[in-house]
Amino acid sequence: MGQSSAIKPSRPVLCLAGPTAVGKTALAVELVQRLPLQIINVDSAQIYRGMDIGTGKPDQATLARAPHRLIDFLDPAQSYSAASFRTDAIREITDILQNGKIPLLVGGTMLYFKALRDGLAPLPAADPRLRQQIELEADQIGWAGIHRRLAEVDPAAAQRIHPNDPQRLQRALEVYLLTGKSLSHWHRQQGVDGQPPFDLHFFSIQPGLRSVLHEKISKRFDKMLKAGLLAEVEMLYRRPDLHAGLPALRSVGYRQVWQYLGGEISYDEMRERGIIATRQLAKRQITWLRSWPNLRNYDSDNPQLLDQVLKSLEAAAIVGLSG
RNA sequence: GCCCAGAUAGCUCAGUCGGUAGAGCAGAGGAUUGAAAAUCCUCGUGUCGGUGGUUCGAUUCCGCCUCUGGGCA
Repeated sequence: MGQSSAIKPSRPVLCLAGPTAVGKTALAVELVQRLPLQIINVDSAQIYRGMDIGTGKPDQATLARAPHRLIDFLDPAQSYSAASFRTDAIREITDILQNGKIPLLVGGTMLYFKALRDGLAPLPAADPRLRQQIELEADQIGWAGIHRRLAEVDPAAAQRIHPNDPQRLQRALEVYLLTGKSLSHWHRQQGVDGQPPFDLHFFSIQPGLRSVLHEKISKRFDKMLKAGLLAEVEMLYRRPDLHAGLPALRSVGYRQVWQYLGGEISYDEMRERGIIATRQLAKRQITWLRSWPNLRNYDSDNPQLLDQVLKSLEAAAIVGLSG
């Protein structure tokens, strides 16, 4: 965005973000049918195979009309990461540009967008065995104990990370144990050279009223239930290699249905909590968006939304008009 | 109709031996570097059902009324 230099050739990449349930996919499908675009998915749940209904993944017919990359390619037993996304996305973007098309990244996983835009520090990948070790230790001394331990090797990180935040404490200690240097040290190594040579153009769609979003969310969750969400999760539930602790199954909707299938909560509670979790997800996404630099936002409820976005893209000369 | 138990934050409830009240959830705001649809932080004034009485003072005690459960008829 702002870092375009005079010599850098124009390599436009469109990024469409927004909270869940506002119609990002629908808009993207319309755009891709009118402009020389190719879609890349930026949704950390839609990457998983066998998780279709609950992730709001476009159906087969839609995917045939508007092909998506980085969607539906990973087994739910696997975990993915912002770093993997960045690598994969750069590869796909480059490929699309080489074919003379413009990439359209669509999704609500804001950390992925950020990783693509700003790059990441040169950190080691997650180490499942070490993480398990740290968890065992946390069982003994508590996460507050892990926090104290982190404070000895990485005071800056310990100050930044709250003692109640197990995920970040674990990661910070993991990085230290893996590399012998602190997470903070590695963060300092991160330079601007990590930024990819693309012109990222961010725009978002958001509803004017929060209440409208909430209404859409509960309706959509009921629609998912009607469409067979229970059966979909049951299929995963039956697999002996899957469990509630996996990233895929901690995602909104799946977690609650999983608990229902395990007899932990009633059907009504499952529905209620699923809807609540979706609302809370949307809120976090909106928080990201509020401070996102150079973001053009459009009202998702405006009937002229498509025309507005098309005009805006033309005006910005982002897309060489051809159709 | 009678008896009993309730009526307190949007919801579920705690509490005040009489000095106008606080948890969980929801909601709002924020953080966010290999789990991110994750993980975490901050934010709690509401005719304490209505009305009379006792009292310096009532959400708290007493009477009546209304409503909601449950029981007996």
